[in-house]
Parts: sequence; C-alpha cells; structure tokens
Amino acid sequence: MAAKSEQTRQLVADVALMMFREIGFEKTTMRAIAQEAGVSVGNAYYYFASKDELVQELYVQVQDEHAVVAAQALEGVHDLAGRLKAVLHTGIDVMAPYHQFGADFIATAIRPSSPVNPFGEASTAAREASLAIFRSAVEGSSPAVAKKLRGDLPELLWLAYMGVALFWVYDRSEGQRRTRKLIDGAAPLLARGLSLAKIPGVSKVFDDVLGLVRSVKEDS
Amino acid sequence: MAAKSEQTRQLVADVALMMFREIGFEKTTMRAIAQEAGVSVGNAYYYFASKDELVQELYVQVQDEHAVVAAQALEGVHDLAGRLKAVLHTGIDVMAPYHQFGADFIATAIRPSSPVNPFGEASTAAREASLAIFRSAVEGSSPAVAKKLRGDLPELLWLAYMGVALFWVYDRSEGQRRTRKLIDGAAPLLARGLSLAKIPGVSKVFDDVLGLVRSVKEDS
DNA sequence: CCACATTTTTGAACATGTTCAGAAAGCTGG
DNA sequence: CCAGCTTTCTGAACATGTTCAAAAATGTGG
Repeated sequence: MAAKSEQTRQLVADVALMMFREIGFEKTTMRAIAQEAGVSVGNAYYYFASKDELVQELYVQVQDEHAVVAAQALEGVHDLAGRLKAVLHTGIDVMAPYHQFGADFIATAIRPSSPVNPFGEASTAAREASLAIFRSAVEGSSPAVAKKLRGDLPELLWLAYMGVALFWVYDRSEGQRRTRKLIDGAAPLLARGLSLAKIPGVSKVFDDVLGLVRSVKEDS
Repeated sequence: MAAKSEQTRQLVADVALMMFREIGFEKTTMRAIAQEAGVSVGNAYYYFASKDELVQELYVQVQDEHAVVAAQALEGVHDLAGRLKAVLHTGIDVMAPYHQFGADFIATAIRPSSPVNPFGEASTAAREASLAIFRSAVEGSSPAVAKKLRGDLPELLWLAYMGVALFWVYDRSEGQRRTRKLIDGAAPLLARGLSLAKIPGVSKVFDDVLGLVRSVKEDS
C-alpha cells in the first residue's frame, strides 16, 4: 500500500506550506518543518530533494486553484477586458495569502535551475495549465479577438501576467491596492489597443510585433 | 591614512568580482574569496556586510561602464530607434562577461530586501545613472519624441531594459544572439509605434496609458 | 615615548540547506 | 514463518553564509 508513503509526503508538504504562509520562507527551516511534522530532516529530503521543491509544491497548488477560480469568474463575462480582469484578479486572489512570501518565491523561481522556474521543464504542467486559462479567456471573448492575434495572444498575456505578479510582489500598498488598480486600468486599455489592429497604419505595426515575437521565440 | 583600509576593500572586491566572472556565484564562497585575497573571512565581512553587497559592487561597476560606453555609442546617432539600439546593445555588451552569473545575480537582485534590488534604496545612485542614459537617448533624438511622452518615456524604457536584461539571462543561444535580435527588432518597432501617437484614435490610447502609468506610480 | 582609543583583522562558533551510511519497517516468494 | 529485498526513515556530518569576542595594528593626545 502506497498510502502510508503518500501520507508522509502530504504531511511534510502541508506543514511546509502552512509554515511558508505563517512565518515566511527563511524562518521555515527544513529542521523546523521536520520537527513540526514529526519526522526526521532526512525523511523530508526523501520526498523533496530540496527546499525549492517544496516551493514548487506551493506553486502547483496555487496554479491549480487559480484555474478553478478563474473558470468560475469567467462565466457570463464576454468582453475581453472583463475576462482579462477576471483572470488577473483571481490570480492575485489565490496568491494573496502568500504575499509576504512572494519575494522569496520569485527569487527562487527566477533561477533557471530551479524546479519552480515557470519557464523550466519541471513546471511544464503548471505553465500549460496557466496558459490554458488565458487561452480560454481569449477564445471565449466576444467580440472576438482579431484572428491573426488569437494564436499568440494567450502566451503574451501570460507573460504580462508574470509581469503583474512581479509588480504585485513589490506592491506594498494596503491589500496590494495598486496592483488591483493596474489590472483595472490595463485590461480595458489592452482590449481597446487590440481593437485598433483594424486601422491600416496600426495594423502593420501589429504584424511586425507578431513577426518579431515569433522570430525571437523560434530562435534561429 | 585611509589608503590601507581602502586597499583591502578593493582587494576583496576585485577578487570577488573576478571569481564571480570566472567560476560563478555559488562556487565563489566567502571562504574562497578570503583565501584568494589573503585575508580572513571575518575581514571580508568587515568591508562587505554580506555576499550580496559584493554583488552590488559588481552591479554598480557594470552600470558605470554602461554609462560611459553608451554615451560614446550615442554620438552621431540621431533617430530614436538607433539611439535605443545603441543603449540596449551596449548594456548587453557590458554584462556579457557575466552571462553565466546572470541568473544568480537576478535572483539576488529581485529580492526587495537585497541591496542590489534595482528599485531599492541602496541602488538609487546606480538606477539614476541608468535612467539618465535613457533620458539622454530620448532627449537627444531627432525627430523629437512627442512632447507628452517625453517625460515618462525614459522611465518606461528603463523598465523595458530590465525586461531585456531578464530575457538575456535566459537566453541560451550562442552569444545571446536572440537578445540581439530582439533589440534590433524591437527598437525600430517601438520608435515607429510611438510615432503613431499622432493618429487621433491612437492618441487617446496613449493618453490613457500615460494616465494609468502615472496613477499607479503615485500610488494613491 | 607612553597610555589609551580606534580601526582593522582573526578564527572559532553558529544556523541552515543538503548528503549519506546505515537502521528500521514493510513486503514477498518459498 | 522466514530469508532476503525494497522502501522508508534516522541522525550525524558537511559546506556555506554569517556573527562575534577578542587579538593585533594603528592612531592620538600628552
């Protein structure tokens, strides 16, 4: 029965996440986690190869929750601006309990070698899930997004979301009010900006931007 | 005579920077720095309160060099796209020797508590210097940038530069070719995009973007 | 030149992430 | 039920960033 093993793993993860939330990243030492969970330090390492992997656990959990909450918030909202707001606000919502932890999280995540790195391999599943949210936000919107943008837009929005998350980490205003403001302001603006793609002079710029994005993405 | 003291400080800094460049951040242990410099570990800490402060030293040095090289590269270039390219390319140039170190540097820098954090207090001077480069790039360009953009543009470009630096860190292509490509593609595009500010329908969007930037920046 | 104060230097000690050899517990085919 | 194998678990040991009490070197007023 794998249940016992899984139980220990969960116990360690749960204790770790709770402590990250309650007392922050640095004070949550591996020894403290082990003690609180009633296992040895080595045992914690048997399930998680590093402290970073515990952070990864948190990342996955938060992303999962975001997917659920965002899908709910998208119901009945059809305009792109509203849908963007929904996805971004719920994103901030699920991260909220970890705000004080955010800086350490990002410092961990940004390391290419880290399992938590959102661009890295270990996070492929979580990233795909997150991307799917934005894809759904774009595809389900009406009036529809210009066809030529539809393919790349979700990925660009996800990238922008990473930027918003970064902003949020630094946002010391009460309840991260400024981030909320940024979202509320930027979402309609972006939606409006995209609708300009029709204007002849502007359309060319859009094409070039897309071309650049694609060429840089595919290396070559 | 303060010379002896300053000499030790410089020695430690020089050895540290050299080792960062040669063998990377993690392998450059405080003990190794001390040994290589022929001082005790405690002595290194007498001059630098933390390993992070040695990274800060590197940051300042690189920024200083960027200011010099960029000013040179700006001479005789008048169009905004060209000036942007000059500033960005020289930025990458001065960072180049530290590419493998980049990820660790950014992981360090991104922590709000870190002295290296580009938004933080300890980096005010370095940030101002860097901002000044972009201000000069914008102000010295002809045809001139639309007046209403001129004030905020340097700061936004600096922000974009942080983004480019981030991209560069992750860029594993040979000689960071992709980053160069991004710069070459994005600079003219941005310049052209800005020139659209004249078109009535687009102008409004620009105003709103500026309004948002200002309102978020000033908190409230 | 001396006594005292200040600056600089030292190295041992500490906390923390991580590793590892081996113990304990659980499982499996006979 | 047992011998051997695998999984799980333990705690000591290690490397590294950091701290600190005390020593050494330097500077200073008399």
